[in-house]
Amino acid sequence: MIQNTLNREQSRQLLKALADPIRLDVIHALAQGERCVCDLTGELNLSQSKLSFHLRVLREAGLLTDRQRGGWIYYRLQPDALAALEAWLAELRLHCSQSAAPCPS
Amino acid sequence: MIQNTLNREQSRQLLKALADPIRLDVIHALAQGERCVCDLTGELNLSQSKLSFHLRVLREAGLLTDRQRGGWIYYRLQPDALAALEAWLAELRLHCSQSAAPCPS
DNA sequence: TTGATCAATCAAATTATCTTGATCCAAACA
DNA sequence: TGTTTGGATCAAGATAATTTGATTGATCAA
Repeated sequence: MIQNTLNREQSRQLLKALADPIRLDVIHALAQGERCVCDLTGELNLSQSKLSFHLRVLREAGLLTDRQRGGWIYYRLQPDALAALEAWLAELRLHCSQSAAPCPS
Repeated sequence: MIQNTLNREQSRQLLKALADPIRLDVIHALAQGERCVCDLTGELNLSQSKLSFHLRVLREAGLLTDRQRGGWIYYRLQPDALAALEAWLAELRLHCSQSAAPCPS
């Protein structure tokens, strides 16, 4: 997620990845800092494959990055992706308050 | 959407409502200003009940407000909801860059 | 090597969401 | 009134996403 103005498809992917209760739990856990997968399973009370599935969704959306250190894998939030989404939202509200012309037009 | 710090459930509902291609089309259309439902149908090339379904999802999430004017109904974006989501995202990235302690801990 | 552990992946079953077409309701106007 | 029109709603079917349990690959220690 390099550029700071997202296109429709990019924002949709970020939003869809975020729009799930389990993935929000993951996001909130990682908002406190990087975490090992081995810790997250217990912390969030998730089965291994379930956690792995959701981590993948978040990673493929560009919201997380991972690093391997020996046998363990650590995930962290990608602040750029969050910032890009913020910028996208900010743009939306710039002109939204203009009233419509009365119908039929 | 009055307060500016969303809880987990509120943010999830906003995100889920946004995470759909048709609803993003609606959002983008309304980002230019208020619009009548009668115009949106043609503008977005949607069936009446399909548009109505998605408008309802967005409205119930707090992202849109509607007003009735005679027989026509106008929708507009609720900038507060967008701002609240921005603030929620901004909080997430405050401390996310802290590295994890090596495992096993 | 061998065995044990962490994590990713896969296919099948489940669950959630969306679409469609019909129906209903309220406002506008003859 | 009766009729027309804009828009919401409903039930059924279609589509998409998630969960589960089993399997696999990789790393580490003995």
